Amino acid sequence: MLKEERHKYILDQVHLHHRVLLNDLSDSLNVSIDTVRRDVKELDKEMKLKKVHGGATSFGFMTFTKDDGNIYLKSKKILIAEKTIALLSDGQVILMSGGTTNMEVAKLMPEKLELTVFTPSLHVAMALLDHENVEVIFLGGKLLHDAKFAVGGTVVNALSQLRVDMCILGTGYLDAQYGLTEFDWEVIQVKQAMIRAAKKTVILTVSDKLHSIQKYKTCDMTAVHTLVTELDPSDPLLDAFRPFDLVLM
Amino acid sequence: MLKEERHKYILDQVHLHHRVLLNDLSDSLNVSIDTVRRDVKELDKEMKLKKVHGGATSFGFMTFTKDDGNIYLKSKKILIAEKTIALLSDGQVILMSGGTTNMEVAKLMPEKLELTVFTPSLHVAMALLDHENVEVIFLGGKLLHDAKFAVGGTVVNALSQLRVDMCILGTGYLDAQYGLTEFDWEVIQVKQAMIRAAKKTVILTVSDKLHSIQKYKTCDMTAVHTLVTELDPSDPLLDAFRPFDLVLM
DNA sequence: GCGAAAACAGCAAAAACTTGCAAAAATAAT
DNA sequence: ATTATTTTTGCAAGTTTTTGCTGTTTTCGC
Repeated sequence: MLKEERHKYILDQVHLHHRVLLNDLSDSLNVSIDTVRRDVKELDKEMKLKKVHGGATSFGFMTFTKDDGNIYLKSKKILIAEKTIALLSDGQVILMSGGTTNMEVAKLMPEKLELTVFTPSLHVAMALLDHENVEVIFLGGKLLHDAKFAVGGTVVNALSQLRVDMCILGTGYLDAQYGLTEFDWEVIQVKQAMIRAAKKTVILTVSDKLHSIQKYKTCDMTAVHTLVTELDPSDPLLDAFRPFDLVLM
Repeated sequence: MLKEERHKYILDQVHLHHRVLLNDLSDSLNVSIDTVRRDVKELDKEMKLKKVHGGATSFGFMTFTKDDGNIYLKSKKILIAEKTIALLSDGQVILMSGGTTNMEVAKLMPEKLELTVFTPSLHVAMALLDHENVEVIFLGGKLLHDAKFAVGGTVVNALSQLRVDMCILGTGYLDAQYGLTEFDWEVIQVKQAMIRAAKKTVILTVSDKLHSIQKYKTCDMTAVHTLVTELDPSDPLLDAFRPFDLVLM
């Protein structure tokens, strides 16, 4: 394995998890701890990361921003958000789930766009409230501590009384065969209700999550109308999804 | 676990709750109390927080001396929040409105207190979600852009189906004669519904807002069970409220 | 004041870091 | 193709840092 490859891997890990342990790196790269130590020392000297006792951290680590410091991943999400926003138009009533990709959509939304947005996500609601022309309606219910997302009968019930133009579902795990999956049963219930309440279902996902499967199933690919990734629509990575009757963006 | 991670966690906790106990930190970080002690000592030396007997506080937390309006007002609110928290006990189901004083209550809530809290305030909900033992249920509805507060029929309707132990109303404007008043009609509707849904109504207000009146009326003083201010209950400024059948704190 | 809780100091084991060095690999030169 | 040179890598010995534990001293609430 080339040194350059190791360096890239290390930086990816640091950006993804905000921190790495030298032991883990040595383990997954199949090189001695000394080599990893030297690699990290170099990257530290190049100011690409911060070396600390026992491992390394990303630079933004100590800041209190909610963003993950992964600039690669972030720029992918911004790409996706921009494509998604192109689907929106004045006067629409839409549903938005949670997740970091949807957060980017909420943040990047044009100031003059007039929308009505229903959402069960605290963070998305908060971000949308910065836009004067967006009417935000929170779908109340029991909040999940980690995801800051409302779940339960109240949410599902409120959704059953809606018929909106579009439903934008962030992340989740996607596979052409198994469809959309999640690891939280309560979240599934809400997302299914969101899909039922919308005329069109738009899925946002970074290509990393294509072909990954979780425990519980939200819906089949047939329920999806539009799939937005950061890739070019003609990318071969998306071939598996072409048989379905959906728009790739 | 990396030392830097512990430091970040500690600082997050301090900023979030204004103070932390070394015991709690040692517990949630799964390290000995000595390690936490050393961590806090370092952070104190770096002026990132203030070490105190048994724990640490954020800077500005105990600065009652500063006559700079803001900090002074803030510590008044912290005083009120502490008195309010003394009213709470495990297993209670309560309602909390929005406002900065209620935010302090949410932040300073003891980590082990087991509560169920209904709230139409985004900020309060967010702050409460950091407490593992608090179940947070958001009262969904149309969100006000400035107050980040849910209003409208959905909220009032959901409240009409509740019967909770206590309702904690932040600020508002208070006058012995005219009772509780507000400047936003939609907020009134929600607060009235909150009062109806609770067995006891607790009003939090800094003494500056006593004897001030706004356009719309939420309720009479007779509907109030407890009035919490930063003043000593025997303070003559509170004399006007003594004729009513309420507890002064 | 008194007793309990917290802070401190010193110590020892474990983990992590440094340094020097030699083998291995890659690159350059003949 | 072979040799020489440089770089990279792994190892071992020694040093430093970290961490939990032991008493002892200090602090705080009553």
